[in-house]
Amino acid sequence: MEFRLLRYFVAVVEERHFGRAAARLHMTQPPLSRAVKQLETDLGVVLLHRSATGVGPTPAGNALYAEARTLLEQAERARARVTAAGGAVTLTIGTLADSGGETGTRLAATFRRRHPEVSIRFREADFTDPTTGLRNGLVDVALTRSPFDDTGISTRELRSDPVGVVLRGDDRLAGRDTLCLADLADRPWFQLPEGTDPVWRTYWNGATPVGERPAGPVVRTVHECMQAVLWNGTVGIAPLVHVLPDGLTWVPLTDMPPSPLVVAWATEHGSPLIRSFAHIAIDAYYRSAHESLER
Amino acid sequence: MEFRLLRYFVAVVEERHFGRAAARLHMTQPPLSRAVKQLETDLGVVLLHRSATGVGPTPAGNALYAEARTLLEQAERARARVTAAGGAVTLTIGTLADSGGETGTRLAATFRRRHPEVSIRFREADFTDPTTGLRNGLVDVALTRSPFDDTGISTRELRSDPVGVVLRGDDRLAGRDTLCLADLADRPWFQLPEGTDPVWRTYWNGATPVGERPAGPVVRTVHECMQAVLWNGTVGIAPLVHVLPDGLTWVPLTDMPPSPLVVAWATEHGSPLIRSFAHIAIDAYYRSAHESLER
DNA sequence: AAGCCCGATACCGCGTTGGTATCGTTGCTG
DNA sequence: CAGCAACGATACCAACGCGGTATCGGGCTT
Repeated sequence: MEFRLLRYFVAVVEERHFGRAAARLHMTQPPLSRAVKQLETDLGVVLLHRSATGVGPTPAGNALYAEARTLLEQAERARARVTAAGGAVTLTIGTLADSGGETGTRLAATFRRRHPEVSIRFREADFTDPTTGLRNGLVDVALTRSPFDDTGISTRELRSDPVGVVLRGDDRLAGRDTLCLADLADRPWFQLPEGTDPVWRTYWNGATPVGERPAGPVVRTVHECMQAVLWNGTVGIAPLVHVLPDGLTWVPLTDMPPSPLVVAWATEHGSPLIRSFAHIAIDAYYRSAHESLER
Repeated sequence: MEFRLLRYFVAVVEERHFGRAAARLHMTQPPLSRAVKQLETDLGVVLLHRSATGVGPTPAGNALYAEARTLLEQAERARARVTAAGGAVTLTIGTLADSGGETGTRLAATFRRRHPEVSIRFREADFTDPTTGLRNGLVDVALTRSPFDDTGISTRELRSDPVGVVLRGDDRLAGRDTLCLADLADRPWFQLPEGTDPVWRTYWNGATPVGERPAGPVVRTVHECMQAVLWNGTVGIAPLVHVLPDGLTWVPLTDMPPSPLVVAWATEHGSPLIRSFAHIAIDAYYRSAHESLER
């Protein structure tokens, strides 16, 4: 029973779908199937019941899910305590699903040049937590999206991305330059579960077409949303997408407010290193805006 | 940060010696060195300060040691809860260092033939806990040695092993057929730390030659004791040793009471499976005694 | 009945793990 | 002080495990 397998299992349970879980873990589905089976044989217990529509946890699977969550979190805290005890200087950057993951690595590179002694770690958070762990100290600085409940959190806007939908190339709407929410009223849609940040939730659930509840199944994460696009031919809402698999197109939505990418940190924990990272981030976008002006 | 590395690190810290830790982990020293270094680079912290005489934890190492201990124990409990929730039938056999480990596998083989649906796990306990985890439920049935405080624990004696010392072949005492404790009065000796089962502790510390405190460094575990033999040319006390590396001999001690190998279980948890294992164990020794009579 | 989506399986290349052999360094000892 | 012995580190190697691609079998859907 290794942490790797626990991480995998948690992802599968949360996504209720091997393929989506694999996407979330940045891997493919077959090794994930094998890993879960390995965990099952190791424990001598069936953890998931598989069906053609997806997977669900057995009672033992539910038990392991709870245990694994606490174990993984405790491990993360343990790591933080140990590195602190060792006087190691670490900056943990939280990203939202993979929104900002690409920019995160880019900013981290320049940060590393400026502070070679600091080791950098990434933590990719669920789409249900826009703070990516700022509030409970799992993350020092976050690259996330507004708006969310920012009491006690300082944010600086880096850029503002238009929100659009991802469509298969053969979709009847794929040729359009722009779309509005009403065009998509009959499609499966994604909706955040209860208990998430209310500001955040109303913003994204406000994306539900024509004020109605989603017509299709409720989709919970951006990963899932992306995968819904990839495999169901249905739509997903997403900010500007950088790399898009073949056969997919991205079409902006005219009636969704743009989604700002921000750098955020817990105000009371604002250390020089965090300030430095924030400045690097802002400078990068200031300069890029500047350069784009010069061009 | 995987459980494997945490287990390794804990062993090294407890043994304060890479070689002994490797022996305890049933592996060799170089991969262990590498694994610890891997953990250090992963955390970005120096965990141990190395010297020619051994190793010791840094502050960060101490922090990680505490964290790792709790994480590993929680993982063990989590496993137990999950398998219980899944209705899996598991028998966990505790062994004492590797006393009875070899007999344990032998008995487990026949047990598995009789109960194919039961999955068997081993847990090798520190020499400081003669119950190998019976009291806190980590183990269902133990192969251990008497005497220890057996309130609430049922035991059945399997066989009684003479206690002797392991010597290098070139030791001046290696040729002797028997030895007594006085012959070894000036050697490093092993002694159990405070806090261990008092009955158990007085038994083994009673092995201290001529009633004196040990002349040499205090050695804490059987592994360490065995390794002291292997690498220091000093003596270790040990029950009958089955496989002995080349160049070593085992000489019985005349003035140590024999050490009984017993099968033990928590009386209140005595399930049919545990009884079955105990019977298999007793039968095996009854038959082997019987066969040896016939020969 | 056909098509599709999902998880399972087969197979493969590569990285990691654990092994053996050996080295450099450091205390100890005669 | 020189020799030695013990410790951890390093070099190198074989084998296994992990993640990848390609494909299959089996339920739902239409």
